[in-house]
Amino acid sequence: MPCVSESTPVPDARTRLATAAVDAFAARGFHGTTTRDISTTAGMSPAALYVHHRSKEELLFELARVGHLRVLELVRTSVAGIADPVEQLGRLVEDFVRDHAEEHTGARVINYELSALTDEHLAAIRAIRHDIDVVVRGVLDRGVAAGVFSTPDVRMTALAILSLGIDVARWYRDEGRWTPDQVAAHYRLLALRMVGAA
Amino acid sequence: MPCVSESTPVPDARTRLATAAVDAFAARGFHGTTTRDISTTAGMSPAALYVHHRSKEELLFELARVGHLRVLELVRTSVAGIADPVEQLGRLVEDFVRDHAEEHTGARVINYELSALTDEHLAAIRAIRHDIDVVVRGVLDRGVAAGVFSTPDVRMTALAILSLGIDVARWYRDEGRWTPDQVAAHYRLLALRMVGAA
DNA sequence: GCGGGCTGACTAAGCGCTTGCTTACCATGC
DNA sequence: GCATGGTAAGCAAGCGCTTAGTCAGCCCGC
Repeated sequence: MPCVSESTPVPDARTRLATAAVDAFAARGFHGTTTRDISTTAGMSPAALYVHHRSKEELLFELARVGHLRVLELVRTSVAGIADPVEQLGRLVEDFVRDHAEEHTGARVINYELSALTDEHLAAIRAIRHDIDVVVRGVLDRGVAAGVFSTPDVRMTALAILSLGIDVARWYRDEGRWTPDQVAAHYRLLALRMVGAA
Repeated sequence: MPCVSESTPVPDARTRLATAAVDAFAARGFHGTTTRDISTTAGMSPAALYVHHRSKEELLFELARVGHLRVLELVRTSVAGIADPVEQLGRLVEDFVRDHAEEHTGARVINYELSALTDEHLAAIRAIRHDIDVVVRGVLDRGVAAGVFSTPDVRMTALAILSLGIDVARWYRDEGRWTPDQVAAHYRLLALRMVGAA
């Protein structure tokens, strides 16, 4: 069993590097962040970064990969075990938006720093993003087929709903006007209205 | 009288620098762009940039300032001379979204590179963004007062509508599935539905 | 005693920006 | 018509510094 201390234990080096990198990339961008920023924030020498990652770009890729897989899992879980498309879309938007507000730091990195990736790594990320898109389109398709949604273009509406959620990561601030739950609830209504289901 | 040639004349140095900077900042980000990238693309030596701008950051600020003022003017023009809030919101969203699709390169810079600005310059940009926000909130307020819009939170809905339009700049591609006009028309419907007016 | 985690010292390359100077242009005086 | 003086734009070179990444060796848990 790992250390069970009363105060928060110091995470292992890999985790500390990941946390420091996410914070730095979100605040200053990939190119605005130095490897020294990351390693010293993680409490290590500059060279230690290269014990765990082959390059700064690979570190970004790892963060983006894990982050995207987490979101894909999130949206799949949101709609699982629900039959009604209205409830499916409501839950999906609520969970997606709440997550982008709560995790806006990480979400900023995985949505706005992708252009720093190599072509191969970018392609891998795009594949996961496509899978996320497929989940949303599936919900809309079923809603249209069931006659509870109406929209002139399912693809664009799916894109707009995801887009609305992603942009939460850009503007949301912890010390702001609303809690993640409040934003999530409001956006649920907006999304359902967008498909004519509210 | 300036040169009136048949083929497109070479723009003056300032304009060429601005164009090169927008393209480079949009593609690689502020910190990922070197002053040599910009000046050589503009057909000049590295030093020439400093004839026209005090620093790379001031060049970004100038681009952001002009770009934001253009958008503010755009939204004010959209709603001017219209009485009906429904038509006002429809026009505003259409114009705002079409512009963010057509000018997605410039829009990317002025929405996603602001963190590279100094505190003073960022504050100046935020002031313009506030003015844009006020225009949208005004339309929603009048629609709610007239009983043609319904929403639990005017502020958040105004933010969401702007957010939807801004994010177009992130995902829109020239060689993509839709023209700017098609996106604009669809988003007009989405926005009107969001306020319960369609 | 040994292997992975880590460091201090290092390099080659690249960065923003400056310097010293040249060129193109234009108004003015005669 | 044309020399004169002034100005702004531009360039080649390069300064001072920072960058991502390397490497020989040390430390410590097993």
